[in-house]
Amino acid sequence: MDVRDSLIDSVRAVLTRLGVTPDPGVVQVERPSNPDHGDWSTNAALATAKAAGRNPRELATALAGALTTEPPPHVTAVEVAGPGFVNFRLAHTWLHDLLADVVTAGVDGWGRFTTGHDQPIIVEFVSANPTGPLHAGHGRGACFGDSVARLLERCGHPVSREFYVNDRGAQMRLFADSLAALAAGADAPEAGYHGAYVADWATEMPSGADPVEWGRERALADQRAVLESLGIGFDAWFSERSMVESGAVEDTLADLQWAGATYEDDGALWLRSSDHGDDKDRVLVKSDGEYTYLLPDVAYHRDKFARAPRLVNVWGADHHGYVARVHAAMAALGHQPADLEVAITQMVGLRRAGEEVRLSKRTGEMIELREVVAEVGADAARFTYLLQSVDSSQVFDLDLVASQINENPVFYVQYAHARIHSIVSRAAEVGIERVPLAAADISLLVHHRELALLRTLHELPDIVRWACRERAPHQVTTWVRELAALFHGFYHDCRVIGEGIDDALTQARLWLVEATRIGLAVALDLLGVGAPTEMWRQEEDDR
RNA sequence: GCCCCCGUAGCUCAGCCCGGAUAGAGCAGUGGCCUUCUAAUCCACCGGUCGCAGGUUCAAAUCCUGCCGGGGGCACCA
Repeated sequence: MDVRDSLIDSVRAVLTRLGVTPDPGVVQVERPSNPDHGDWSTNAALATAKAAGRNPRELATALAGALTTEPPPHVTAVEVAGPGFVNFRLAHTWLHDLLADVVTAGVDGWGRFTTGHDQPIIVEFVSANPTGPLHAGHGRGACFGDSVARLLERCGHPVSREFYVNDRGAQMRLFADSLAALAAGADAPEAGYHGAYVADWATEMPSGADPVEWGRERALADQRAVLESLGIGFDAWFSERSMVESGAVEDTLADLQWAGATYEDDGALWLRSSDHGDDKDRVLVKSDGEYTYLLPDVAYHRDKFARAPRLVNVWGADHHGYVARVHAAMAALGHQPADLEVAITQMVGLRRAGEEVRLSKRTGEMIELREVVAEVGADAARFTYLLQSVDSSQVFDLDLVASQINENPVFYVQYAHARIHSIVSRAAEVGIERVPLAAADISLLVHHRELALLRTLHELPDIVRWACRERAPHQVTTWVRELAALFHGFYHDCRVIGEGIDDALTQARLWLVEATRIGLAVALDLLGVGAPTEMWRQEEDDR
């Protein structure tokens, strides 16, 4: 049993005996940030005193007294502090037990949960129009969506990653017209696409090709390639056009009409989205008979709900206003809007040579995602996109992220992993073989660096669960930076192999290093970032 | 005008779910550590009215209200 749970159980049992019955969840046991406050601490007395009509400090004293008489596992001392905290001091054995748990679970099992209960989830992300390359802004949604999917998988959900392809309608037509015009030596239409890539692609297009078909494939191939370079793949590229062809769009419309959720006005067909929380009603079929973007998208969500009970969409901040109408449409179709979760990623700005780079489709002045990956590398790109909460807008500094200097956190973390491999290689070189865990004396690990590593490794399962629930991969990034920092400190102060290092200590440390490797590997995998076994700094140019 | 996100150290950001005991990290700045498993490392110092004002509470960066900044959105575009 996890230490925290055993402490909570003990505290609850004692409180009950003292005549205080705590509500479920009110007894919290946490690791204080200040080591003076013990290894673990509970605010149980503070949290329950009021309801029980007792003085917190007095209740805490009674609690501590009882826990001292019958200490929970590993506990060596119980103290009352401050307004009524009860602090526990534990023998290092709790951390030594933890090490065994980590290495037994391994990369596959440590921080893995079955809490998802095999409930399928469809994560839709990127879903850019097939009218051009992905730009730097798409990178954030792509890395975020994929990492959220990885977190969900680790928590026991079967996940389908999906990309909605908006391959028909006005934008698609404009794109095809632009390609055709340029291929014919003319100018792209005023309202068409003017990026440099359009001209390039137009020269590639074989004469006689259908610009819609060819353009769609060209754009998709381009998008797919850059996503693959980031290690991001999709289970489905869901075509809007296919739903028109299959009749799914018409079926959806019929369902909405059947539900009484539509009406005609000004020659258009409207959705009564304001009945379900939207600001106003929205057009489904324009007066010219053409569908709006909304209707096929509703059809797509209807299809997704037929395949999974829970949906996660990752949308850019510029689509925020669209959330209410899709939720309304789902409600009209009889679904729980809350089962369609929309994660909004705030904007990404680029900086290069210290200058802010504007991302503008208008002027065609945009930095493609491909350029970002080429300049900084896939690992650095992913790590950087996942460095902070997607609730905050981000400035992506290309020069900084491309640099192999210590300001760049991705190398710092990867280097920790590489160093571990280097220790393992060293052990092999000098003929040291790691003995089985049961044969190693883990109790030799008492250095504060060693203990700090173990304490932090203990947090990973909580981090994974929390990051998954909150759809917040940056929590993993924050945690892994911390673990890497602790490892570098350990590496500096605690030699694993060498003169004067006792064989038994070497063995214990080899196991600690293995546990750390597991933590780094799990976290980096959740982020989709590689865990290199060696890294060599590029030599500076001469002169 | 309405809706959403953000406002924490010089800079970039964690922490806010679920209120607690001196508010954390990286970078920048200053000063230290390499004959030993890769110094892309490590250590110390410096640095903060947690946007502002109220409220709730024994206790507020954290919860509530209002305001002020910054960003995004409010189409028969997508």
